Amino acid sequence: MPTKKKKGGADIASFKLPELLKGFKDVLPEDELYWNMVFDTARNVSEDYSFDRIRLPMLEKAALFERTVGKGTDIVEKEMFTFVDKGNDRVTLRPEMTAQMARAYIEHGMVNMSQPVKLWDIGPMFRYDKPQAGRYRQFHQWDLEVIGSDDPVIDAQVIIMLNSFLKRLGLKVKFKMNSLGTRDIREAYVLELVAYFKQFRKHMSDTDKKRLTKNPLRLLDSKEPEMQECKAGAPQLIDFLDEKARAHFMKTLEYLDEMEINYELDPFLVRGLDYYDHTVFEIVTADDDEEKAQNAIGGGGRYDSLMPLMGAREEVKGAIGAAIGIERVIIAMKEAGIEAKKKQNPDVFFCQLGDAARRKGLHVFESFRGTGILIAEAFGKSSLKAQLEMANKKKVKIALILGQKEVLDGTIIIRDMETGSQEIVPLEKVTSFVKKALK
RNA sequence: GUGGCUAUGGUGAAACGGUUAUCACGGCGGUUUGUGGUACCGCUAUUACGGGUUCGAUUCCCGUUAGCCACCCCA
Repeated sequence: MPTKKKKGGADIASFKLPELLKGFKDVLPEDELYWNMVFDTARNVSEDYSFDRIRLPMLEKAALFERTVGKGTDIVEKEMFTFVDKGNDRVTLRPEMTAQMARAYIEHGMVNMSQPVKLWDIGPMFRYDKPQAGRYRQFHQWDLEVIGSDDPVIDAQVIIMLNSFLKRLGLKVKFKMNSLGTRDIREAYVLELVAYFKQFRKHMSDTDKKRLTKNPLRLLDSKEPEMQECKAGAPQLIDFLDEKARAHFMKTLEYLDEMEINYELDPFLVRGLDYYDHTVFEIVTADDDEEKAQNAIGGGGRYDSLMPLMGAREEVKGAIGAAIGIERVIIAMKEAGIEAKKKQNPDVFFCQLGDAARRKGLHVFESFRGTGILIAEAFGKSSLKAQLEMANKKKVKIALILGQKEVLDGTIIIRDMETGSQEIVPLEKVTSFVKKALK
């Protein structure tokens, strides 16, 4: 913790400098260009595919996530920011958006809208994790949900859409695909899986042993070196799919082939939230051969059985959703050497000398509003030298100089910053003269 | 929650255990107060915190805290 001792302060021996909460980040102005670009692209893509914006709150009843994400999951078990508010409600800062989307759909009777309902939102999520590269306690997601259809073409469309988004940002990505079937299928499969893995029990790490009893599916995800061999011989969920589930998955993949989406099957892909059925996927950057730690920049899947579980009417056929991690997208962009569009440079810099000029100058500065000319200033500085220095640093084409003399004469100096030549023009016509000079 | 590494100014770095902790960049101010890009000058750090070893600690040791990285999990 950075501490500073106050110079010569007899009373205060030391005091703590203010600092960020662990795992939280300020997005500094230097990164704003990236954030803008990603947010703008997310909005544009959402609109291109006729998704409607919904703005969800950051706080919900804790039970919403506990029920949907799953009691046994890490997210619920140890990563939620849950607390009791003044009204004695247990509330949670959202760790993800899907549950909220489903809640909003049901609560606002969206079953009465034309189906499927396509919604999007973007904003901060909270997970009480140990911070690490690309992982923060507050992070941002762009979230898409399509509720009210179980057609595999929807699965494909969501993926096509994500692909389009990432392509627009200049990223090359790969989709890892798998199908988790239905709840019944998974139950049957897990029995086999546990039976298979039990023979390797002695060689397993403690975490893997825990997984064997608690969440056997996650064993497939294990990165322990000894597990890789065992995994290779493990029964695969794909082989347990019934005809319907298999057809759904195959159809989805067909559409992806049709659109030449870069994907690969990953029979070991299982996701850390309980509500998924059928199609699940994760997005990784394509040129990464090595499995890096936090390489997933997004993911999602279908959650048909969640809707009735939450109380949706039977006619709600199914739903699928996806989320992209904004921070990870930006990290990937930087790694790929993609530069964000530069902010527009100001064309003009306004300099003032003396109090009268400063007062008049406030008006002059305002007169540029709506002209389309970007003008910068440094009213806080008084020496002309310092102001021109700044004008130079900002790389403006022309500087305006208003001094005592000019105020009295009703004129202003237009200085060409490249050639150094100056022109004295009437103050009332300054904007039109500047417009001319910029041509 | 488990493990590894690191901690010097706004930033990046330097300093065999021995003077007022060095350099660069940035920032602010100045070079007789009305003219930029160059130059010069000044200011910009009780070396994360606490303790120990020592005549002497930025340097060695311990603890705390924080950061980074990996596991777990995920975005």
